[in-house]
Amino acid sequence: MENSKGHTILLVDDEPDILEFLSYNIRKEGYKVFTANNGEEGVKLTQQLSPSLILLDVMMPKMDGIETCQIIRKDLNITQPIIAFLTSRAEDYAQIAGFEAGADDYISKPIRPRLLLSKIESLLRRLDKSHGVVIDSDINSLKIDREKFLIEISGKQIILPKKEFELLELLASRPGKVFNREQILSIVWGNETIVGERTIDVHIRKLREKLGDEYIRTIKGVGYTFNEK
Amino acid sequence: MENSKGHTILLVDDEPDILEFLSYNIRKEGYKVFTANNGEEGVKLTQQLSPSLILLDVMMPKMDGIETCQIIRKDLNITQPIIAFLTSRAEDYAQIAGFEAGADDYISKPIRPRLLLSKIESLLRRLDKSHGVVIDSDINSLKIDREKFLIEISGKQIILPKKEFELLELLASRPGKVFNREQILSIVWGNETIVGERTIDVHIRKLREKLGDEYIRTIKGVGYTFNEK
DNA sequence: GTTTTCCATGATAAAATTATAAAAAAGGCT
DNA sequence: AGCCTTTTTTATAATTTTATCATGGAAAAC
Repeated sequence: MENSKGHTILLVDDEPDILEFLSYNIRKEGYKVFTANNGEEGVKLTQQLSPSLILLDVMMPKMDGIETCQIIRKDLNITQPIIAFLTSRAEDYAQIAGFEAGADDYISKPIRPRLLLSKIESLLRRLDKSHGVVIDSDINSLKIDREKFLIEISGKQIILPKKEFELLELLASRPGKVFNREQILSIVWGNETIVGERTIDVHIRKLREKLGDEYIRTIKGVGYTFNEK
Repeated sequence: MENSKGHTILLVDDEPDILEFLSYNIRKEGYKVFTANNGEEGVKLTQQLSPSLILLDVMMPKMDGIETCQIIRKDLNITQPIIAFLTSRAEDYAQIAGFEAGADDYISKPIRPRLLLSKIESLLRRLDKSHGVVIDSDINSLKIDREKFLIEISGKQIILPKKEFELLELLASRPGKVFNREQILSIVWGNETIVGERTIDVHIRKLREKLGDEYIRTIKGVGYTFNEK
């Protein structure tokens, strides 16, 4: 298994000097580094490389970082890579817009190599940890592999659509804990999106159809829970 | 001034801008707000302030939110404050680990002030209702698990409907204290709702059916109490 | 000892909540 | 464009929870 340093990092900035400075420092730590001079190139490379992390300059001519981020997240619907913005203090107004576009973090200029690297490590640590959920018990065994978007239930492998997968993953992450609808909505759907009252039910039903009824239990008036035993 | 707004809230985020944005909005509502720039500081302030609520950014350099949460909950064994994570949608892989670390809820970015405040209120309301009750004595042992919405009575686990659960939780929160009908109504049912005279009796009866008669005692003309021993 | 008040109980009605099916809408893919 | 999949909405059924009511009995007041 690749270690934490085996990740691919994509840098997008219109300043060649900054690109060089960053790539030198990051590459030194053992990461695979690729660079793009503008947003378009950044998008293209993202599709080709599927990097673990994208460092994106906010201020760029033509297509700025926020647009680029939006295209990657919303248009291409690529959620795997972590996207962090490079921004100078004066640009902090961009932060709110940035998060809405799907940014994970901000790194403000001037950039200190030490701090940058520790941020990169912390951002990537999450990725490494998140290889899946495994639940084992007497009656049911469930493996959730979020890299392959695949679950294995007592030997059978099932591919679930995104929403169903995320919903199951959430519930199974804490068997026994009751998640109420509000929590489910804000975590699986996000605070931005507004969906109707019965949407969760339908996804629960589809999960039950595919997994069997014994996994997810309804606590009426409260929420849903993944059965412990 | 000791209304529901008298609570202390601790914000932990490495981005000064976000800290300012959040603290401004929360402070405006009358809460006491403190801030920390990193996990270590967050832990330290938690020990000193014992805040009611901690809003913790997931992504932070060096020590991230999940580690911070873990230290507070597992190492220091501090269970009082409610811990909610601030996270962006794209970080959903982190959310799984978060609940295991002892998080109570997630608030996903982008954060809209209105929604944030209503979430804060609902989280604090939970605190007032006690986070979990354990009663141990010679005759009876009772565990009330709010997270799992489940009670355990001398080994047996029982799932109670919402109202019954809340009624039991109230009575058991202060064994020996006699709650009169007015108090019970205003806490379990809320001041707005008006229900008939005999409603409480019926719920008490159902609880006694499920738990046994020895737990809840009637004080005629006054109210009900949870038996101490 | 009788009256009065208050609560317990079971049956029943009402309300709230969720399940289900089917269709529409929104994306994806070739 | 056309076809397939996923997601959301809508409408209705089923279920569970909650509230009400009527009755009888026990305790308290007289």
